[in-house]
This record gives sequence, C-alpha cells and structure tokens, in this order.
Amino acid sequence: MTIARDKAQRGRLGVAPPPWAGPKAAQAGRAGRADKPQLSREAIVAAAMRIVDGEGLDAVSMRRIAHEFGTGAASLYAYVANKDELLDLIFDWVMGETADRWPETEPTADNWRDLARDTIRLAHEVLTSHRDVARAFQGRIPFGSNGLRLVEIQLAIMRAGGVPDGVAAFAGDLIGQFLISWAVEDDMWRTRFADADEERIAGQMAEIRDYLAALPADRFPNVVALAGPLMSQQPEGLDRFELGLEVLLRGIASFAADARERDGKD
Amino acid sequence: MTIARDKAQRGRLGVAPPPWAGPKAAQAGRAGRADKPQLSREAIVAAAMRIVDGEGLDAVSMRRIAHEFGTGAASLYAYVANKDELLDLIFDWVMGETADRWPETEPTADNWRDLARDTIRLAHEVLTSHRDVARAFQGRIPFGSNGLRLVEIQLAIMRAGGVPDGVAAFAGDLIGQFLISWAVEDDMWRTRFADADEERIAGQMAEIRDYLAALPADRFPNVVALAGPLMSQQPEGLDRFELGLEVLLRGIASFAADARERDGKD
DNA sequence: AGTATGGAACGAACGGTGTTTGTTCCTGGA
DNA sequence: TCCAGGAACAAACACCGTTCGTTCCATACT
Repeated sequence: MTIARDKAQRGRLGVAPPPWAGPKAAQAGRAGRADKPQLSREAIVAAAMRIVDGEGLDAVSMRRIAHEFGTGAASLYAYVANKDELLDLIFDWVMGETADRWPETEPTADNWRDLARDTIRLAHEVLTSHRDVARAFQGRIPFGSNGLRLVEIQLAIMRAGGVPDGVAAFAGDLIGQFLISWAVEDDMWRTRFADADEERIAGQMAEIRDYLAALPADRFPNVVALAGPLMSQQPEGLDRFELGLEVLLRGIASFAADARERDGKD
Repeated sequence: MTIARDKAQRGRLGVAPPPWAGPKAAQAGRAGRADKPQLSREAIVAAAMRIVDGEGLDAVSMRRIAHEFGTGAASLYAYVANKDELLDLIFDWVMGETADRWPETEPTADNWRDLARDTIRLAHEVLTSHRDVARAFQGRIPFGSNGLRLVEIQLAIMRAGGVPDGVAAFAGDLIGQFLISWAVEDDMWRTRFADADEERIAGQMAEIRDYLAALPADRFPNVVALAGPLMSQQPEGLDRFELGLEVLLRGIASFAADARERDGKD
C-alpha cells in the first residue's frame, strides 16, 4: 500500500509534493475491494486520457470516467481532490509523454537553436495528438514532476545558447503559452472542418478571404490588401506554426546576442 | 424596428455580417412589451460585461444575465442564438473598447515599433481590466466589426515597418494569442492571491522558490540554479509582460530586417 | 374598427455538470 | 475473533445550456 501511495505521490520521479499541492496529493490508493477493476490515480488519469483521445475534452466528466470503471462519480474522490486536480494530473501526464520521447542530447552553443526548435516541435506534436486537451492546460504551472523534467531540458538548452538567465527562465513560460494557444487553435480548425473534404475546406477559406477582400477599402485598406496572406496557411512559405516558432526563437536569440556583445565590451 | 435590426446586425460599423455568422446574426430586436426594461443584443452584452467585471467569467450564465432583466434564460434566446454567440459578441465588445481608446497616429518606418508596443500595451490593459474575460476569447477569430478595426490598425503598423506581408498577416494572430494567454495568467495570479497582502504573496513565492532550489541538483541542475529567476516577477529588470512583448517585437522586426537586406541586394 | 398573425416573453422541463453527504461493507491488523 | 478505518457508492444539491409549449400583445391588413 505504501508502494501505491508513493507511486501516486511521486509520479515518475522521486520528488516530494510541492508546497502548493492540495492535501489529496499525499493520500493513499489502498487495495479496496478485490473483485472490481482496481481504482487508482494512474488508472483514473489513464481512463481520462482514453476519453480525451476518443471523444475530446468535453466528454471528460467525473461521471463519464467513473462509468469507465463501472461505478459512480463519488468513487473518484477518494483518489482525486476535485476535477481541477485531475486536470493537473492529466497535464503532467502529457508532459511526461513529451519528456519520455525527448532524445537526450547535450546542448551546445552551436546546436542550441536546433535543439530548442526540436523540443518545441515535439511538444507541439504530442499536444496536438490528444485532441483539444490543451484547452485544459492554460494557466497551469509546469511544476509537476514531469513538467519539471521539461523545464530542466529547456533551461539547459537556453543556457547553452548564452541566453541570459532571466530571459531563459521566462522563455519557458512564453513557449508554453505559445504551444498551448497553437494546439487549441489547431484543434478548433480541425473540428470546424471535421467532416469536410479538402475541397470544401478550401472553398470556405476562399469565402472568408473574399469577404475580407470585399470590405470597404477606404476604411480597411490593409485588411483588403492582405486578405490573401491573412487566410493563407503558409504565409511566408512556412507553416504557420513554424513561422511563430521562428519569431519566438529569433526574439529569444536576440537577447543571447545582446549578452554576448555586452560581455565582449566589458 | 429596422433601425434596431441594423444596429444589432452591424455593431459599430457599416459592415455586413460575415459568411460564417449564424442565422441569428441578422435577426431583429423588435419593440416587445413596453413596460419591461428593454431587452436587446446590446443590453444583454452590457449586462454580461457588468457581471464579468463584478464577479468574473464563471458567473456569466444565461440564467444570471436574464435575472438582471427580471426574466428567465429562455428570453435571451430571442436575441442570441446560444451562449457561444454571446461570447462572440462580448469578444467584439472588448475589441471595440480597445479600438475606441486607440489614438490614431500615422505609422511610419521610424515609429512603427513604438506604435506596435503601445497598441499591444493598450490591448493588454483593456483585456486585464475585465477580470478573466480573456479565458473566453481563445480560439476566436477577430473578424467581428470591431475586431477588424484592430486588425487594420495592426496591419498598418507592421507594413509601415517593412514587415513582409505574410509575416504581418500572421503576426496579428501571434500577438492576439500572446495577449490572451497573458491576460489569463495575470488573472490566475490575481485570484490566487486575492485576499493576501503583499507580504503573504512574497512569502508564498519564496516558498515555491525554495522548493525549486531544494530539488535534487544532480537531476535538475538548471532548475535549482535558476529558482530565483523562475519565480521573479521582473526576470531581466523588465515586467514579465514587457519581456514577452520585447521578444515578440524583436522576432517580428528581424523579418523586416531580412526583407530590407534582401531588397537591398536585389 | 375589427381581426389575424408573428414574434417576444416566459415557466417548466430535459439531460447534463461538479461536488457533498451519509451509509454500507470489506479487509488488514490487533 | 473482533474492530477500526477506509473504499465504494447511491442519492441528493445546486447549478448549467438549451428546448418546448404556451400566453399575450403590438402591429399590419382587411
């Protein structure tokens, strides 16, 4: 039983629960009735992920998860303080998947930008592979045990690139928000055109573009002029996500360049 | 009555409803019973904003809004197709407030970065002045009549700065997401420490910092080393929001620099 | 002037939501 | 063998967005 408690408590890492964690974070997952499919924190999160992947985030309700175990919602509250804590666990679960898939490479001053790009791409891939789960991640701090693994990786890369500590510490937030925003928007477009074929998507896009192009040109000269690029999926020959990523990386890198110059002069 | 319809239909601008708008967007707001406080699209949005400002986004329910008019939720559905459309209207309302407060200045190649910074700061100020309303804005496209005004302003500034059209068209999305993410996180911290004084906030921050600093240094060397900057509100002597803004602007500006160089060589 | 009509208003209900409460019942330890 | 404690769980609470069916009245037409 203490094994179960420790597993529930520590996740995949030997790290004590953080000070802001609720009291439930330290509770047990004892044996319980033997003839029923075992209920546990991990099993609950796994079930929730199954539902997310199959039916989307909105389908994840306490009743729906409990139904997966053939019981009622109340049973879950022995393992999870409330739904928000469950979402925290899901958050860290996805972070864990990302961290597990990341091939450890020693970051250097030469390869740091490529490594940063790769981690962010990987995180994007994982995030978007779980439907609209990212919608539940906004405003969460990645200080769960798996989140910290990712933060550590990111910090190592940034520091290897000569990014000032203050900027490096902050860049993780910025990148995280970028990833979540993009995953949410990705899913929105995906569900908006869920059952449409390529042709109909293009048709609807063209319809919006034409609407923008037909706006009064005296009041919206730039919107009218840029109706095409505004609705383009590859504005500068790049995927929209890649373009945002590039903007972010260039912005961050410029602080590294500043620091280098400053150190050179001092 | 046609006047009321036109007002409801067009908002603050003489722009026809876009092709993706629901059928309700063209419906009327007729006189109705005379002895009751007049119900209308505008009045409903205004009431919703009052509730958001006073009690936060979660308090905005159809029943709660209807209660403001002394009626039931069903009455609202004569003016608004569903809650999502209402949130669209709220979105555009906030965009309108932002656009109204923006002093029109002709953007030039010299002042474009300052202007961009100012617009984004203004939008941030407006957004955070309405509690957690930004949480409802994610995934919405700013192509309502007021949203388009802001898009137009942004595009004009970017193009004056020599930002390539494709990047300029895309930058609006990026900035919008940045603003929304930041507003959501802003409000999260504000409500987390809602009733705490300055001293207790600092105490809790220090507690988390100490937790990070006390992590096993062999597995989390960079998290341990940067525990301070990670929890700092002004990582590089700048407000966190200002730092993110700077990263974004530098990234975008670098594309303008690329374009200048390319044109010079050709 | 009288009447038909269409839309606003609205109470009630439907099928959900997260969470709490109170109870039953099993199991590990004394 | 007995007991304490915790898991399991049904029912209830207070909400939610939305729909349905009805009432009622201002307007538009005859």
